[in-house]
Parts: sequence; structure tokens; C-alpha cells
Amino acid sequence: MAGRKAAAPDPARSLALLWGSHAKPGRSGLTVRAIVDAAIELADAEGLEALSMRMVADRLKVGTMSLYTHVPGKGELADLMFDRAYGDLYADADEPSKQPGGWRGALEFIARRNWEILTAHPWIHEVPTMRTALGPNITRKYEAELRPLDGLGLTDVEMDSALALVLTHVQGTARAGAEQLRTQRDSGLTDEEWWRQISPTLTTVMSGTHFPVAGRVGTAVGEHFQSVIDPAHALTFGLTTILDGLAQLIESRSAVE
Amino acid sequence: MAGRKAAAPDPARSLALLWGSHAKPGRSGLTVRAIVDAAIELADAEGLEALSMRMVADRLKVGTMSLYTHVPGKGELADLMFDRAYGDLYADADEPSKQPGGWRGALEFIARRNWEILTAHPWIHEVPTMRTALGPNITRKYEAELRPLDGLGLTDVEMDSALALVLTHVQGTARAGAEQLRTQRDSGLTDEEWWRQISPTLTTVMSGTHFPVAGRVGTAVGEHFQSVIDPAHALTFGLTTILDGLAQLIESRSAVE
DNA sequence: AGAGTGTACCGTACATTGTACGGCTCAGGT
DNA sequence: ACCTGAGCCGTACAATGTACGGTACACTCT
Repeated sequence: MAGRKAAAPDPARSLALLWGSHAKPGRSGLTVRAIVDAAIELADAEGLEALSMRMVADRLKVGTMSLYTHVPGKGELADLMFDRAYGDLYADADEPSKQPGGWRGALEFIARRNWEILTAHPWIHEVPTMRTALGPNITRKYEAELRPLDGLGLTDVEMDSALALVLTHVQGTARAGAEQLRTQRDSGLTDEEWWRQISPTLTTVMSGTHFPVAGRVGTAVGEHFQSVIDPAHALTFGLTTILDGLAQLIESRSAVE
Repeated sequence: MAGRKAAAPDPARSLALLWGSHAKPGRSGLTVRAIVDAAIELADAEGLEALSMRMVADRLKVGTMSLYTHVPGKGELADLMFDRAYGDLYADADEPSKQPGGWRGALEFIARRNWEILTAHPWIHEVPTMRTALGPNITRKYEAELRPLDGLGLTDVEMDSALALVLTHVQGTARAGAEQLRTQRDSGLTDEEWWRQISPTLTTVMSGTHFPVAGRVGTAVGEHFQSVIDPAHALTFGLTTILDGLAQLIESRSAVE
């Protein structure tokens, strides 16, 4: 990162911003809300790294430093963006716990919804989430996602672990997908063209040593997906496997009960 | 990112560097090897983002631009660092497939080894891995990790998916742990102090709405781990669950056979 | 109505980044 | 002895986040 050291965001300040009511437009109509919205719009297109305070200010027709009246810095802005992105993840109508298919259906629903957010806003992967974990929307999300796991005989810690497992999987897979897309876009090459370009160099260079299993499997994967990875497939394969594993745990718990 | 646009690394150039033999010291003793080593040492301490070309050059007592004689840019340097970090992941003695406990033991071993690398070199999380997937060490790693899944009745694609699932889990969990550590270090606060600092603001602000399940579970987790997450626990919980799920798949396949 | 005050707004300045460009210096071949 | 090419590097530039200090407006109090 360039520029001044960007002194680590003050957690208390972030929290106040996150939960505060920022309904005071000021004399040029500038709002925290408007800033966050503009930033999200820009980040959706180019990523968090490429997003600059100047760009946000320009889009709002406002001096760069005016942003700092409403937001302490880029870090805190990212926190706000993060929380807002999860704003209306679950409308009342589609609460996970009201989904068909019991806990399993609910977790599948949760995974799909998170996947959607993550692919719509790939910059989320660049936000350090640890300190943000307590924004209003995130908390609401946590509550909604935990609910379908309640009353199955799991301990509280197990409930949290199970949910975290699913979410980590979704996030990791979505991240890989986002990276793939960004790499493609940056290089202007499709996955297939890229492969075709490096293939000769590779075979030349790999001729010395050889990798029987890796070669066979890698080729199979490449032919099957026309790419080195297929995020959508990875998502469902992993989710199925994880849910199968969780089913065993839940069964063992309810047997005891 | 600041500075000139850092034009997306040329894949072919990266590949050549990755597989080439760079044993020509030049007149000031500067080597690709030495550069990569220095960069890794610095990144281990401060992360990839904080690592600058100037820092690397200074540590090697060399002008900044001299680095560019050996390495096309920071992106490609990261690629090299990535591949090198996995350099001696598996010595001959401890090939995963020779581990006790069958495929399950092997996958546990693989998970643990990857975890070790990831916690020793947290900057790995910042490297865009998509284009690097084909360095010599990475390929060797892929081969070694695939082998224990061979001959179990899984299709080639399933073998790849199963491995990717485990690795994604390890990586996601390790990333969360790394973020936690970094946040702590940056703020100078331990997780507990941090909690104590924001707790009052939080309870004040959460009094309006309330979150029954989230509150209960969150509290339980906090008390159990003295933190909001415990990466080590998440790792083993997730791994167990995933392996249980994979066991079902493998059983169903060998039943047909 | 007039004076005073706080806050929104913003122009400028600075440190820091990656790297393009062009020059210098030396090893090795002829 | 001289040329050539490659290793080395000093300088310059565009871009970043944000500290600092100033300006102008909305409000309260007299």
C-alpha cells in the first residue's frame, strides 16, 4: 500500500460508525450512505485495491478530503462497505430457517445466498473481516444463519463451527473463482487461450521429470471443465461432502438425546 | 496499489523463470535465488503488501533497479516466492501416500503440512495463485497429494475435487487465523483486550434489537476460546467433517466396484 | 440585526510505492 | 586494444492515503 501509513482503524470508531445513525446530510448533501454506495459501485468494477479516495470523491463531485469529514479513512470505509453489502441478504420472506429441507436445505440456501453476494461483490475478499465481524447487518446475518442449526442437539460451539465450516468453504471457493475471473480480465485471455499459450513451454520444460498421476488427473480436469478449475462444481461438490459429514455428527448427537 | 500500473505479469515469462536454471551469479553476486530468499524473509515479517522492491534491494546491498535485471516485476517475484515456499514441503521420507492411516491419514497429513506452510508464510494468502499453479514445486506437490487418492474408485475429477476441498478448507482457515494475528499485532491489542474495549459500545448499541441465538452462541464461543474464533479448532473440526463426508463417497464407489 | 462559533468542505503538500528510461561499468571475445 | 553486450543503478514520474491548515456557511446567543 502506498501513501501515509493508514494507521490501523480504531475499532471503537468503526463500531460507532457501523451502528450510528448518519442522517445528517450536511450542506453539500454528502452522506456516509452516499459515500459507501459510490465506493461499492466502483469497487464492484475494479476491486478494493484499485479503488481510490479520489475516485470516490470525483464520482460524488466533491473534494477528496471532504470524504474524511464523514469517514475516518479507507479502512473504515471498507468496513462500512462490507457491512452494507450484506444489507438485505435475507428478506423476512426467505429466512434460512423457513426454507424447506430442514437444516440441510437451510444450509444449502445459506451457501447459495453467500455465493451470490460474493460473486456480485468480489472485493469483499480483500476486506480484513476480523474487526468488522460486529456490524449490524453482519450480526443479523449471523443470527439468521445460526437459527436453522438450533435444537438439533449440537452444542453452541458446534453450531458455530458447523456454520463457519460452510461459510469458509463458500468463501474460499468464491475467492478462487474471483481470482480466475480477474486474471482472465487482466490478461485479456480466456482460460483456454491462456492454456494454449503456455502449453508448449510447459511440455518442453516438464519433459525431464514426470508426474504420472498429476498429468492424468490434470488433463482429465482440463478436458472436463475446459479450465484448470470450475468454481461452481467445486462449490457443490464441497457443499455436498460437508453436509454429508455434518449429517453424521447430527445423527450421532440425536441418537444420544 | 501505487506506482506504475504494474502491467499484468506475462504468463510465459513467469513460467520460464519458474522452471529455468538461474545459476549465473553476475558480477555483484546477485541471483534470482538470493532475491527470492530475501523477499521471503521480509514478507514473513511484514506481509506482501508491506514488502517493497526498495526494501529487498537494500537488504541485498544493491540498487533498487538491479532487481529488475533478474526479475521482471513484483508480480513475478511473488510467483517465484510462492513456488519456493512450497519447495521442500514433502521430503522423500514423508510422502503423503506413505503415511499410515490410508487415504484418511494421508489427507490429515497433507492438511497439517499445508497448515504449517501457511502459518509460517502468511503472505501466501496475498499471492494471486491462479497463474502460478504450474511451478515445478507446485506440480510436485500436486502429484504427491493426489497419489493417496488414486485407486480408491474415484474418478479423476473427483480426486481433484476432493483434494481441492481439503486444501480450500485449510487455506480459508489459515487465512482467518493470519488475519486475526495481523489485526492483533497492528492494534497492539490482544483479542481479549480488544473485546473489552468494544464491549460497552456494543451492548449499548445492540439494546434496541436483539439476537437471541446469536447472543447465546457468540457468548459461548467467546468463553470457550477466549476469542471470537479459534483457528486450530476450526481446522480440525472442519477436517473431520470433510473426511467423514469423503468417506461416504469413497464407500459408495467401492461398493459399486 | 449582528456577532460569534463550530463544523462541513477542500486545496495543497508529503511520504511512499512500482517501474520506465537512459547512462555507467565491467567481463569476455575478437 | 577495442568493441560489445549485459549487469547494475540514479533519476524521474504517476499514483496513492491522508495530515494540515484554511475557507465558508448554518446555527445560537445577545
